[in-house]
Amino acid sequence: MRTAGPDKGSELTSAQLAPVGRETVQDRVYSELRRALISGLFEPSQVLTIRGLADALATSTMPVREAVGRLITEKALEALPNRSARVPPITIERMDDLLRTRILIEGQAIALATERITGPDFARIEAILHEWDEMRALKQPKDVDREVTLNQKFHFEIYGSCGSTVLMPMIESLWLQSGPCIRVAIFAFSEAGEVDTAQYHRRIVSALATKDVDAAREELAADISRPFEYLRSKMLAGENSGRTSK
Amino acid sequence: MRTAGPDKGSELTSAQLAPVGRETVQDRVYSELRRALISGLFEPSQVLTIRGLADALATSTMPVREAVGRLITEKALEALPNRSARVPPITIERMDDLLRTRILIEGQAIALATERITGPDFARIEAILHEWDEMRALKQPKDVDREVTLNQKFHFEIYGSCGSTVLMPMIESLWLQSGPCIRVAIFAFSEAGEVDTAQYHRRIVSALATKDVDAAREELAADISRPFEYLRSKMLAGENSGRTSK
DNA sequence: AATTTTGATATGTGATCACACTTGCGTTGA
DNA sequence: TCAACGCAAGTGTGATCACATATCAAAATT
Repeated sequence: MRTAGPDKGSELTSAQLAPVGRETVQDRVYSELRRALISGLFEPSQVLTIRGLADALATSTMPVREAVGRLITEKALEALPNRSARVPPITIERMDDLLRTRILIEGQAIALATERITGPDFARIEAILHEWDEMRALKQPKDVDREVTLNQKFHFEIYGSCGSTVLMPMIESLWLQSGPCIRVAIFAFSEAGEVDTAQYHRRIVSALATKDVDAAREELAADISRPFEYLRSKMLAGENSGRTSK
Repeated sequence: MRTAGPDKGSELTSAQLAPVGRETVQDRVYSELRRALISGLFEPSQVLTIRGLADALATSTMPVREAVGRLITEKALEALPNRSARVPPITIERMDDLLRTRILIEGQAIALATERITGPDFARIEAILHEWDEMRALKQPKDVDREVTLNQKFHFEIYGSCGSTVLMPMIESLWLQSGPCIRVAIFAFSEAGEVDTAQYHRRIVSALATKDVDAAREELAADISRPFEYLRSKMLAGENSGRTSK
Protein backbone atom coordinates (compact mmCIF):
# COMPACT_ATOMS: atom_id res chain seq x y z
CA MET A 1 0.00 0.00 0.00
CA ARG A 2 1.28 3.43 -0.91
CA THR A 3 -0.90 5.50 1.37
CA ALA A 4 0.30 8.44 3.46
CA GLY A 5 0.03 6.38 6.63
CA PRO A 6 3.26 5.59 8.38
CA ASP A 7 4.69 2.26 7.31
CA LYS A 8 5.45 0.46 10.47
CA GLY A 9 8.95 -0.82 10.24
CA SER A 10 10.54 -0.47 6.83
CA GLU A 11 11.70 1.34 3.77
CA LEU A 12 10.55 4.95 3.83
CA THR A 13 9.57 7.36 6.56
CA SER A 14 7.52 10.49 6.13
CA ALA A 15 10.59 12.48 7.03
CA GLN A 16 12.09 11.63 3.66
CA LEU A 17 9.05 11.84 1.40
CA ALA A 18 6.14 14.22 1.73
CA PRO A 19 2.67 13.18 0.57
CA VAL A 20 2.07 14.54 -2.90
CA GLY A 21 -1.64 15.20 -2.47
CA ARG A 22 -3.47 14.96 -5.76
CA GLU A 23 -5.13 18.09 -7.06
CA THR A 24 -8.07 17.69 -9.41
CA VAL A 25 -8.55 19.65 -12.60
CA GLN A 26 -11.72 21.08 -11.16
CA ASP A 27 -9.80 22.52 -8.23
CA ARG A 28 -7.28 24.13 -10.53
CA VAL A 29 -10.03 25.64 -12.65
CA TYR A 30 -11.80 26.90 -9.55
CA SER A 31 -8.63 28.43 -8.13
CA GLU A 32 -7.77 30.02 -11.43
CA LEU A 33 -11.21 31.57 -11.81
CA ARG A 34 -11.07 32.78 -8.21
CA ARG A 35 -7.72 34.38 -8.80
CA ALA A 36 -8.97 36.02 -11.95
CA LEU A 37 -12.05 37.37 -10.21
CA ILE A 38 -10.27 38.73 -7.14
CA SER A 39 -7.64 40.32 -9.34
CA GLY A 40 -10.38 41.84 -11.45
CA LEU A 41 -9.31 40.22 -14.71
CA PHE A 42 -12.92 40.00 -15.75
CA GLU A 43 -14.82 43.22 -16.01
CA PRO A 44 -18.23 43.73 -14.42
CA SER A 45 -21.19 42.57 -16.53
CA GLN A 46 -18.91 40.40 -18.67
CA VAL A 47 -20.62 37.19 -19.75
CA LEU A 48 -18.68 33.97 -19.31
CA THR A 49 -19.56 30.86 -21.27
CA ILE A 50 -18.62 27.41 -20.12
CA ARG A 51 -17.20 26.37 -23.46
CA GLY A 52 -15.32 29.63 -23.77
CA LEU A 53 -13.67 29.19 -20.40
CA ALA A 54 -12.95 25.55 -21.13
CA ASP A 55 -11.13 26.54 -24.31
CA ALA A 56 -9.21 29.30 -22.53
CA LEU A 57 -8.18 26.92 -19.75
CA ALA A 58 -7.39 24.11 -22.17
CA THR A 59 -9.70 21.57 -20.59
CA SER A 60 -13.13 20.12 -21.17
CA THR A 61 -16.41 21.66 -20.12
CA MET A 62 -16.86 19.31 -17.19
CA PRO A 63 -14.52 20.87 -14.60
CA VAL A 64 -15.49 24.36 -15.73
CA ARG A 65 -19.19 23.96 -15.30
CA GLU A 66 -18.75 22.67 -11.76
CA ALA A 67 -16.38 25.48 -10.87
CA VAL A 68 -18.75 28.06 -12.34
CA GLY A 69 -21.63 26.53 -10.41
CA ARG A 70 -19.67 26.85 -7.19
CA LEU A 71 -18.79 30.46 -7.95
CA ILE A 72 -22.45 31.22 -8.59
CA THR A 73 -23.48 29.86 -5.20
CA GLU A 74 -21.02 32.14 -3.45
CA LYS A 75 -22.28 35.09 -5.49
CA ALA A 76 -18.95 35.61 -7.21
CA LEU A 77 -20.83 35.09 -10.47
CA GLU A 78 -24.45 35.69 -11.35
CA ALA A 79 -26.80 33.28 -13.08
CA LEU A 80 -28.56 34.79 -16.07
CA PRO A 81 -32.06 33.65 -16.98
CA ASN A 82 -30.43 31.97 -19.99
CA ARG A 83 -28.51 29.91 -17.46
CA SER A 84 -25.36 31.63 -18.57
CA ALA A 85 -23.06 33.25 -16.03
CA ARG A 86 -21.75 36.77 -15.85
CA VAL A 87 -19.69 38.73 -13.37
CA PRO A 88 -22.17 40.86 -11.41
CA PRO A 89 -22.55 44.49 -12.50
CA ILE A 90 -21.42 47.27 -10.20
CA THR A 91 -24.07 49.50 -8.69
CA ILE A 92 -23.74 52.04 -5.93
CA GLU A 93 -26.23 50.16 -3.79
CA ARG A 94 -24.30 46.93 -4.13
CA MET A 95 -21.01 48.62 -3.33
CA ASP A 96 -22.47 50.18 -0.19
CA ASP A 97 -23.90 46.84 0.79
CA LEU A 98 -20.57 45.08 0.26
CA LEU A 99 -18.60 47.73 2.14
CA ARG A 100 -20.95 47.77 5.10
CA THR A 101 -20.86 43.98 5.38
CA ARG A 102 -17.10 43.78 4.95
CA ILE A 103 -16.54 46.26 7.76
CA LEU A 104 -18.85 44.22 9.96
CA ILE A 105 -17.32 40.82 9.27
CA GLU A 106 -13.69 41.66 8.71
CA GLY A 107 -13.94 43.96 11.72
CA GLN A 108 -15.08 41.02 13.80
CA ALA A 109 -12.26 38.91 12.38
CA ILE A 110 -9.59 41.42 13.26
CA ALA A 111 -11.11 41.89 16.71
CA LEU A 112 -10.77 38.18 17.35
CA ALA A 113 -7.31 38.15 15.82
CA THR A 114 -6.14 40.97 18.06
CA GLU A 115 -6.51 38.76 21.09
CA ARG A 116 -4.97 35.68 19.53
CA ILE A 117 -2.18 36.91 17.31
CA THR A 118 1.34 35.78 18.24
CA GLY A 119 4.95 36.46 17.41
CA PRO A 120 5.34 34.28 14.31
CA ASP A 121 2.21 35.87 12.84
CA PHE A 122 3.75 39.31 13.25
CA ALA A 123 6.91 38.07 11.59
CA ARG A 124 5.00 36.93 8.52
CA ILE A 125 3.07 40.19 8.39
CA GLU A 126 6.28 42.20 8.64
CA ALA A 127 7.70 40.15 5.78
CA ILE A 128 4.77 41.15 3.61
CA LEU A 129 5.12 44.81 4.51
CA HIS A 130 8.82 44.60 3.77
CA GLU A 131 8.07 43.11 0.36
CA TRP A 132 5.76 46.03 -0.23
CA ASP A 133 8.47 48.53 0.66
CA GLU A 134 10.87 46.84 -1.74
CA MET A 135 8.33 47.04 -4.51
CA ARG A 136 7.74 50.73 -3.92
CA ALA A 137 11.44 51.48 -3.58
CA LEU A 138 12.01 50.35 -7.14
CA LYS A 139 9.53 52.93 -8.43
CA GLN A 140 8.79 50.73 -11.37
CA PRO A 141 5.67 51.31 -13.42
CA LYS A 142 2.86 50.41 -11.02
CA ASP A 143 2.49 46.66 -10.86
CA VAL A 144 -1.20 46.52 -10.06
CA ASP A 145 -1.34 42.74 -10.00
CA ARG A 146 1.45 42.54 -7.47
CA GLU A 147 -0.18 45.23 -5.39
CA VAL A 148 -3.51 43.42 -5.34
CA THR A 149 -1.83 40.15 -4.40
CA LEU A 150 0.20 41.68 -1.58
CA ASN A 151 -2.82 43.52 -0.22
CA GLN A 152 -4.72 40.24 -0.19
CA LYS A 153 -1.88 38.38 1.53
CA PHE A 154 -1.62 41.08 4.17
CA HIS A 155 -5.28 41.01 5.08
CA PHE A 156 -5.66 37.25 5.06
CA GLU A 157 -2.54 36.79 7.14
CA ILE A 158 -4.32 38.76 9.84
CA TYR A 159 -7.73 37.18 9.38
CA GLY A 160 -6.16 33.74 9.51
CA SER A 161 -5.25 34.42 13.12
CA CYS A 162 -8.86 34.95 14.15
CA GLY A 163 -9.33 31.22 14.68
CA SER A 164 -12.81 31.09 13.18
CA THR A 165 -13.44 28.52 10.47
CA VAL A 166 -16.86 30.07 9.96
CA LEU A 167 -15.72 33.63 9.29
CA MET A 168 -12.94 32.76 6.87
CA PRO A 169 -15.05 31.43 3.99
CA MET A 170 -17.36 34.41 4.36
CA ILE A 171 -14.48 36.82 4.05
CA GLU A 172 -13.24 34.99 0.99
CA SER A 173 -16.68 35.22 -0.55
CA LEU A 174 -16.81 38.94 0.18
CA TRP A 175 -13.43 39.50 -1.46
CA LEU A 176 -14.57 37.50 -4.42
CA GLN A 177 -17.61 39.71 -4.77
CA SER A 178 -15.78 42.97 -4.34
CA GLY A 179 -12.81 41.94 -6.48
CA PRO A 180 -13.95 43.65 -9.68
CA CYS A 181 -14.74 46.91 -7.86
CA ILE A 182 -11.40 46.95 -6.08
CA ARG A 183 -9.47 46.48 -9.25
CA VAL A 184 -11.18 49.42 -10.88
CA ALA A 185 -10.55 51.55 -7.80
CA ILE A 186 -6.88 50.63 -7.55
CA PHE A 187 -6.37 51.47 -11.19
CA ALA A 188 -7.97 54.82 -10.52
CA PHE A 189 -5.71 55.29 -7.50
CA SER A 190 -2.63 54.62 -9.56
CA GLU A 191 -3.69 57.26 -12.03
CA ALA A 192 -4.73 59.93 -9.55
CA GLY A 193 -1.85 60.77 -7.19
CA GLU A 194 -0.57 57.79 -5.27
CA VAL A 195 -1.83 57.35 -1.73
CA ASP A 196 0.36 55.18 0.38
CA THR A 197 -1.55 52.02 1.17
CA ALA A 198 1.32 50.69 3.27
CA GLN A 199 0.79 53.57 5.66
CA TYR A 200 -2.73 52.34 6.41
CA HIS A 201 -1.41 48.84 6.86
CA ARG A 202 1.24 49.96 9.31
CA ARG A 203 -1.39 51.66 11.43
CA ILE A 204 -3.34 48.40 11.52
CA VAL A 205 -0.24 46.53 12.63
CA SER A 206 0.38 49.10 15.35
CA ALA A 207 -3.11 48.60 16.72
CA LEU A 208 -2.59 44.85 16.65
CA ALA A 209 0.74 45.15 18.45
CA THR A 210 -0.78 47.18 21.28
CA LYS A 211 -3.78 44.81 21.37
CA ASP A 212 -6.13 47.74 20.92
CA VAL A 213 -9.25 46.08 19.56
CA ASP A 214 -11.23 49.21 18.82
CA ALA A 215 -8.31 50.89 17.07
CA ALA A 216 -7.70 47.78 14.95
CA ARG A 217 -11.35 47.80 13.87
CA GLU A 218 -11.15 51.48 13.12
CA GLU A 219 -7.97 51.37 11.07
CA LEU A 220 -9.12 48.32 9.18
CA ALA A 221 -12.42 50.02 8.32
CA ALA A 222 -10.50 53.01 7.04
CA ASP A 223 -8.30 50.82 4.88
CA ILE A 224 -11.23 48.89 3.42
CA SER A 225 -13.38 51.95 2.88
CA ARG A 226 -10.85 53.92 0.89
CA PRO A 227 -11.21 52.31 -2.53
CA PHE A 228 -14.96 52.01 -2.14
CA GLU A 229 -15.39 55.65 -1.22
CA TYR A 230 -13.17 56.73 -4.07
CA LEU A 231 -15.03 54.61 -6.58
CA ARG A 232 -18.34 55.78 -5.18
CA SER A 233 -17.55 59.46 -5.68
CA LYS A 234 -16.20 58.72 -9.12
CA MET A 235 -19.37 56.89 -10.13
CA LEU A 236 -21.60 59.61 -8.75
CA ALA A 237 -19.63 62.23 -10.66
CA GLY A 238 -19.87 60.52 -14.03
CA GLU A 239 -23.34 59.17 -13.41
CA ASN A 240 -25.25 60.93 -16.12
CA SER A 241 -22.61 60.63 -18.81
CA GLY A 242 -20.94 57.22 -18.83
CA ARG A 243 -22.63 53.91 -19.33
CA THR A 244 -23.51 52.46 -15.94
CA SER A 245 -22.94 48.84 -16.90
CA LYS A 246 -25.61 47.79 -19.32
CA MET B 1 -41.03 33.31 -30.11
CA ARG B 2 -42.22 31.80 -26.92
CA THR B 3 -40.08 33.75 -24.53
CA ALA B 4 -41.31 35.42 -21.35
CA GLY B 5 -41.08 38.83 -22.96
CA PRO B 6 -44.36 40.60 -23.62
CA ASP B 7 -45.69 39.89 -27.12
CA LYS B 8 -46.61 43.24 -28.48
CA GLY B 9 -50.10 42.95 -29.78
CA SER B 10 -51.53 39.47 -29.61
CA GLU B 11 -52.73 36.37 -27.93
CA LEU B 12 -51.76 36.32 -24.28
CA THR B 13 -50.66 38.92 -21.77
CA SER B 14 -48.59 38.27 -18.70
CA ALA B 15 -51.60 39.17 -16.64
CA GLN B 16 -53.22 35.92 -17.69
CA LEU B 17 -50.27 33.57 -17.70
CA ALA B 18 -47.29 33.70 -15.36
CA PRO B 19 -43.92 32.63 -16.72
CA VAL B 20 -43.36 29.03 -15.76
CA GLY B 21 -39.63 29.45 -15.35
CA ARG B 22 -37.94 26.19 -16.13
CA GLU B 23 -36.33 24.53 -13.17
CA THR B 24 -33.39 22.27 -13.84
CA VAL B 25 -32.91 18.91 -12.23
CA GLN B 26 -29.78 20.23 -10.63
CA ASP B 27 -31.76 22.97 -8.91
CA ARG B 28 -34.28 20.50 -7.58
CA VAL B 29 -31.52 18.25 -6.26
CA TYR B 30 -29.80 21.23 -4.67
CA SER B 31 -33.00 22.45 -3.05
CA GLU B 32 -33.84 18.99 -1.80
CA LEU B 33 -30.41 18.49 -0.26
CA ARG B 34 -30.61 21.95 1.30
CA ARG B 35 -33.96 21.16 2.79
CA ALA B 36 -32.71 17.88 4.12
CA LEU B 37 -29.65 19.49 5.68
CA ILE B 38 -31.48 22.39 7.33
CA SER B 39 -34.11 20.02 8.65
CA GLY B 40 -31.38 17.78 9.98
CA LEU B 41 -32.37 14.70 8.01
CA PHE B 42 -28.74 13.74 7.74
CA GLU B 43 -26.88 13.18 10.94
CA PRO B 44 -23.49 14.74 11.63
CA SER B 45 -20.50 12.79 10.31
CA GLN B 46 -22.72 10.86 7.91
CA VAL B 47 -20.97 10.11 4.63
CA LEU B 48 -22.87 10.86 1.43
CA THR B 49 -21.94 9.23 -1.87
CA ILE B 50 -22.87 10.72 -5.19
CA ARG B 51 -24.24 7.51 -6.59
CA GLY B 52 -26.16 6.82 -3.43
CA LEU B 53 -27.84 10.22 -3.51
CA ALA B 54 -28.50 9.87 -7.22
CA ASP B 55 -30.30 6.59 -6.60
CA ALA B 56 -32.28 8.03 -3.70
CA LEU B 57 -33.32 11.04 -5.80
CA ALA B 58 -34.03 8.93 -8.87
CA THR B 59 -31.71 10.79 -11.18
CA SER B 60 -28.25 10.43 -12.65
CA THR B 61 -25.01 11.34 -10.94
CA MET B 62 -24.57 14.50 -12.94
CA PRO B 63 -26.97 16.88 -11.14
CA VAL B 64 -26.03 15.39 -7.79
CA ARG B 65 -22.33 15.89 -8.13
CA GLU B 66 -22.78 19.55 -9.03
CA ALA B 67 -25.17 20.12 -6.14
CA VAL B 68 -22.81 18.41 -3.72
CA GLY B 69 -19.95 20.53 -5.00
CA ARG B 70 -21.94 23.67 -4.36
CA LEU B 71 -22.85 22.53 -0.86
CA ILE B 72 -19.20 21.85 -0.12
CA THR B 73 -18.20 25.38 -1.12
CA GLU B 74 -20.73 26.86 1.29
CA LYS B 75 -19.45 24.53 4.04
CA ALA B 76 -22.76 22.73 4.33
CA LEU B 77 -20.84 19.56 3.50
CA GLU B 78 -17.23 18.68 4.04
CA ALA B 79 -14.83 17.22 1.50
CA LEU B 80 -13.05 14.13 2.72
CA PRO B 81 -9.53 13.35 1.55
CA ASN B 82 -11.09 10.48 -0.42
CA ARG B 83 -13.01 13.18 -2.27
CA SER B 84 -16.19 11.90 -0.73
CA ALA B 85 -18.53 14.24 1.12
CA ARG B 86 -19.87 14.07 4.62
CA VAL B 87 -21.98 16.31 6.80
CA PRO B 88 -19.57 18.07 9.16
CA PRO B 89 -19.23 16.63 12.66
CA ILE B 90 -20.42 18.63 15.63
CA THR B 91 -17.82 19.94 18.05
CA ILE B 92 -18.23 22.42 20.85
CA GLU B 93 -15.73 24.78 19.24
CA ARG B 94 -17.61 24.74 15.98
CA MET B 95 -20.95 25.32 17.68
CA ASP B 96 -19.56 28.31 19.58
CA ASP B 97 -18.09 29.65 16.38
CA LEU B 98 -21.39 29.25 14.54
CA LEU B 99 -23.42 30.82 17.32
CA ARG B 100 -21.13 33.80 17.70
CA THR B 101 -21.15 34.46 13.97
CA ARG B 102 -24.90 34.00 13.68
CA ILE B 103 -25.53 36.53 16.41
CA LEU B 104 -23.23 38.97 14.64
CA ILE B 105 -24.71 38.61 11.18
CA GLU B 106 -28.34 37.92 11.90
CA GLY B 107 -28.16 40.69 14.48
CA GLN B 108 -27.01 43.07 11.80
CA ALA B 109 -29.78 41.83 9.51
CA ILE B 110 -32.51 42.43 12.07
CA ALA B 111 -31.03 45.83 12.88
CA LEU B 112 -31.33 46.83 9.25
CA ALA B 113 -34.77 45.26 9.02
CA THR B 114 -36.01 47.20 12.04
CA GLU B 115 -35.66 50.44 10.14
CA ARG B 116 -37.15 49.16 6.90
CA ILE B 117 -39.92 46.79 7.88
CA THR B 118 -43.43 47.79 6.79
CA GLY B 119 -47.04 46.84 7.33
CA PRO B 120 -47.34 43.97 4.84
CA ASP B 121 -44.22 42.40 6.33
CA PHE B 122 -45.80 42.43 9.77
CA ALA B 123 -48.93 40.86 8.32
CA ARG B 124 -46.95 37.96 6.93
CA ILE B 125 -45.07 37.54 10.18
CA GLU B 126 -48.30 37.54 12.14
CA ALA B 127 -49.66 34.89 9.81
CA ILE B 128 -46.72 32.67 10.63
CA LEU B 129 -47.13 33.19 14.36
CA HIS B 130 -50.81 32.43 14.00
CA GLU B 131 -50.00 29.22 12.20
CA TRP B 132 -47.72 28.34 15.08
CA ASP B 133 -50.48 28.95 17.61
CA GLU B 134 -52.81 26.70 15.67
CA MET B 135 -50.24 23.95 15.64
CA ARG B 136 -49.70 24.17 19.35
CA ALA B 137 -53.40 24.39 20.09
CA LEU B 138 -53.92 20.96 18.60
CA LYS B 139 -51.45 19.45 21.07
CA GLN B 140 -50.66 16.76 18.61
CA PRO B 141 -47.51 14.72 19.04
CA LYS B 142 -44.76 17.22 18.39
CA ASP B 143 -44.34 17.74 14.67
CA VAL B 144 -40.66 18.59 14.67
CA ASP B 145 -40.46 19.03 10.91
CA ARG B 146 -43.27 21.55 10.93
CA GLU B 147 -41.71 23.36 13.85
CA VAL B 148 -38.35 23.62 12.10
CA THR B 149 -40.00 24.87 8.93
CA LEU B 150 -42.08 27.51 10.69
CA ASN B 151 -39.11 28.71 12.69
CA GLN B 152 -37.17 29.08 9.48
CA LYS B 153 -40.00 30.95 7.75
CA PHE B 154 -40.34 33.32 10.69
CA HIS B 155 -36.70 34.28 10.76
CA PHE B 156 -36.25 34.62 7.03
CA GLU B 157 -39.40 36.72 6.73
CA ILE B 158 -37.68 39.22 8.99
CA TYR B 159 -34.25 38.97 7.42
CA GLY B 160 -35.78 39.41 4.00
CA SER B 161 -36.75 42.93 5.02
CA CYS B 162 -33.16 43.95 5.70
CA GLY B 163 -32.65 44.86 2.05
CA SER B 164 -29.15 43.43 1.85
CA THR B 165 -28.45 41.00 -0.99
CA VAL B 166 -25.04 40.38 0.55
CA LEU B 167 -26.21 39.33 4.01
CA MET B 168 -28.95 36.98 2.86
CA PRO B 169 -26.79 34.29 1.27
CA MET B 170 -24.51 34.37 4.29
CA ILE B 171 -27.42 33.77 6.63
CA GLU B 172 -28.59 30.90 4.46
CA SER B 173 -25.14 29.39 4.59
CA LEU B 174 -25.07 29.74 8.37
CA TRP B 175 -28.43 28.01 8.72
CA LEU B 176 -27.22 25.28 6.44
CA GLN B 177 -24.21 24.74 8.64
CA SER B 178 -26.09 24.81 11.92
CA GLY B 179 -29.02 22.76 10.62
CA PRO B 180 -27.87 19.42 12.01
CA CYS B 181 -27.15 20.92 15.46
CA ILE B 182 -30.50 22.65 15.64
CA ARG B 183 -32.40 19.53 14.82
CA VAL B 184 -30.72 17.63 17.61
CA ALA B 185 -31.43 20.47 20.03
CA ILE B 186 -35.08 20.77 19.08
CA PHE B 187 -35.55 17.07 19.56
CA ALA B 188 -34.00 17.42 22.99
CA PHE B 189 -36.31 20.34 23.72
CA SER B 190 -39.35 18.33 22.79
CA GLU B 191 -38.30 15.61 25.19
CA ALA B 192 -37.33 17.82 28.10
CA GLY B 193 -40.26 20.02 29.13
CA GLU B 194 -41.51 22.24 26.35
CA VAL B 195 -40.26 25.82 26.28
CA ASP B 196 -42.46 28.12 24.31
CA THR B 197 -40.52 29.23 21.25
CA ALA B 198 -43.40 31.42 20.12
CA GLN B 199 -42.95 33.51 23.23
CA TYR B 200 -39.41 34.43 22.13
CA HIS B 201 -40.69 35.21 18.67
CA ARG B 202 -43.39 37.51 19.99
CA ARG B 203 -40.80 39.48 21.93
CA ILE B 204 -38.82 39.90 18.73
CA VAL B 205 -41.90 41.16 16.93
CA SER B 206 -42.59 43.62 19.75
CA ALA B 207 -39.12 45.05 19.44
CA LEU B 208 -39.60 45.35 15.70
CA ALA B 209 -42.94 47.07 16.12
CA THR B 210 -41.49 49.71 18.44
CA LYS B 211 -38.48 50.06 16.16
CA ASP B 212 -36.15 49.36 19.06
CA VAL B 213 -33.00 48.23 17.30
CA ASP B 214 -31.05 47.20 20.37
CA ALA B 215 -33.95 45.25 21.84
CA ALA B 216 -34.49 43.45 18.54
CA ARG B 217 -30.83 42.41 18.49
CA GLU B 218 -31.08 41.30 22.09
CA GLU B 219 -34.21 39.23 21.72
CA LEU B 220 -32.99 37.65 18.52
CA ALA B 221 -29.72 36.68 20.15
CA ALA B 222 -31.64 35.08 22.98
CA ASP B 223 -33.79 33.13 20.55
CA ILE B 224 -30.83 31.91 18.53
CA SER B 225 -28.70 31.07 21.55
CA ARG B 226 -31.24 28.88 23.29
CA PRO B 227 -30.82 25.64 21.32
CA PHE B 228 -27.06 26.10 21.10
CA GLU B 229 -26.68 26.66 24.85
CA TYR B 230 -28.89 23.70 25.58
CA LEU B 231 -26.96 21.42 23.26
CA ARG B 232 -23.70 22.73 24.59
CA SER B 233 -24.50 21.86 28.18
CA LYS B 234 -25.81 18.49 27.08
CA MET B 235 -22.61 17.71 25.19
CA LEU B 236 -20.41 18.84 28.06
CA ALA B 237 -22.39 16.66 30.44
CA GLY B 238 -22.06 13.47 28.42
CA GLU B 239 -18.61 14.28 27.16
CA ASN B 240 -16.65 11.45 28.73
CA SER B 241 -19.24 8.76 28.13
CA GLY B 242 -20.82 9.05 24.67
CA ARG B 243 -19.04 8.94 21.37
CA THR B 244 -18.24 12.49 20.30
CA SER B 245 -18.59 11.84 16.60
CA LYS B 246 -15.52 10.00 15.47
C1' DA C 1 -39.11 49.37 -46.48
C1' DA C 2 -40.50 47.24 -42.34
C1' DT C 3 -41.81 43.11 -40.16
C1' DT C 4 -42.11 38.38 -39.63
C1' DT C 5 -40.41 33.97 -40.40
C1' DT C 6 -36.95 30.70 -40.61
C1' DG C 7 -32.71 28.70 -40.44
C1' DA C 8 -27.99 28.08 -38.49
C1' DT C 9 -25.05 28.61 -34.67
C1' DA C 10 -24.06 28.48 -29.92
C1' DT C 11 -24.96 27.28 -25.21
C1' DG C 12 -26.47 24.81 -20.97
C1' DT C 13 -28.04 20.36 -19.25
C1' DG C 14 -28.15 15.62 -18.45
C1' DA C 15 -26.68 10.82 -19.47
C1' DT C 16 -23.25 7.52 -20.32
C1' DC C 17 -18.70 5.74 -20.66
C1' DA C 18 -13.73 5.19 -19.43
C1' DC C 19 -10.21 5.64 -16.11
C1' DA C 20 -7.72 6.03 -11.62
C1' DC C 21 -7.94 5.44 -7.01
C1' DT C 22 -9.66 3.65 -2.67
C1' DT C 23 -11.57 0.12 0.16
C1' DG C 24 -12.77 -4.22 1.76
C1' DC C 25 -12.76 -9.05 1.78
C1' DG C 26 -11.13 -13.45 0.52
C1' DT C 27 -7.10 -16.19 -0.52
C1' DT C 28 -2.52 -17.69 0.06
C1' DG C 29 1.69 -17.96 2.23
C1' DA C 30 4.78 -18.61 6.25
C1' DT D 1 -3.15 -18.81 13.37
C1' DC D 2 -1.96 -14.66 11.58
C1' DA D 3 -0.15 -11.52 8.37
C1' DA D 4 0.60 -10.12 3.69
C1' DC D 5 -0.91 -10.19 -0.84
C1' DG D 6 -4.22 -9.68 -4.45
C1' DC D 7 -8.48 -9.38 -6.64
C1' DA D 8 -13.11 -7.29 -6.95
C1' DA D 9 -16.52 -3.92 -5.97
C1' DG D 10 -17.33 0.87 -5.24
C1' DT D 11 -16.38 5.82 -5.89
C1' DG D 12 -15.04 10.32 -7.80
C1' DT D 13 -13.39 12.56 -11.99
C1' DG D 14 -13.27 13.87 -16.61
C1' DA D 15 -14.60 13.39 -21.55
C1' DT D 16 -17.94 12.87 -25.01
C1' DC D 17 -22.47 12.61 -26.89
C1' DA D 18 -27.45 13.82 -27.41
C1' DC D 19 -30.97 17.05 -26.82
C1' DA D 20 -33.66 21.26 -25.82
C1' DT D 21 -33.39 25.99 -25.88
C1' DA D 22 -31.64 30.62 -26.79
C1' DT D 23 -29.64 33.93 -29.98
C1' DC D 24 -28.78 36.16 -34.01
C1' DA D 25 -28.82 36.98 -38.92
C1' DA D 26 -30.51 36.39 -43.40
C1' DA D 27 -34.34 35.85 -46.27
C1' DA D 28 -39.03 36.00 -47.52
C1' DT D 29 -43.44 38.11 -47.09
C1' DT D 30 -46.60 41.84 -46.53
